[in-house]
Amino acid sequence: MNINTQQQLEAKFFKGLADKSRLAILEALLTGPKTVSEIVTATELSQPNTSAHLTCLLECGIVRREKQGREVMYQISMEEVATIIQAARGVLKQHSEEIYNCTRY
Amino acid sequence: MNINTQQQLEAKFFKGLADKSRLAILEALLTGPKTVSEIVTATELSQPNTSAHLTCLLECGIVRREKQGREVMYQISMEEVATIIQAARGVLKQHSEEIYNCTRY
DNA sequence: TACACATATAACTATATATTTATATGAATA
DNA sequence: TATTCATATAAATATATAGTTATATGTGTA
Repeated sequence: MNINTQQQLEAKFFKGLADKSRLAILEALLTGPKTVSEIVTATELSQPNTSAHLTCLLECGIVRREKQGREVMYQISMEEVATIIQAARGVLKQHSEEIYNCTRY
Repeated sequence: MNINTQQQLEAKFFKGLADKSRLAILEALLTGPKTVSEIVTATELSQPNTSAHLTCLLECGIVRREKQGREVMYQISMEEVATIIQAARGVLKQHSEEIYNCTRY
């Protein structure tokens, strides 16, 4: 595996976190496992949109799921994610203004 | 600042890292300050593309720059970035296969 | 001053991604 | 079994972002 592929994988991992809707979902899951409905309520995203993002997070291993009757429980499966989100919050304490003003993305 | 804005800022921060070209640039800068030309050489990106990404990273406070004659030196200004990239590498040790197979983004 | 060099920007194109609306699937229950 | 509930998926649209080519800007130097 060359260095370029390694960087593509790293980029892909960060993309999992680089979306406000997915972060809202992950934040909801930081307090513990939740069903899709509970996540929909917590995040105020539409059900299909929530579902799509969850599938996305599932595929790249950030969350895992478990069927329980007709409900599906999701939970964070990558412990490091909590740490990394915390680190980002630390960065925002210092740099929120620059990031706020950044117009590129 | 409501929680939604906070999450948008977090997402914006992660977007800085969620691109293979920007990660290549940051990796080049992890070993120390470099001019744009040096970064172009190290990353094999085109000069205008490199410049655009650098402006992007500059705007959101991840790097800073300093003019030196007709050259411009860039360096990482957010120490936490190195730590966060390291954390991502740790995650990849466990989850590279899932992330590799993830087709959503 | 004219030219060469380093970097930035603009216009354009291509592509990736998020979101919505509508619908399918599968499980519980009346 | 028909219906309702929970979730997933598909199709369509909208938007955001990356990358290229061409050019502008500013600085050093012949």
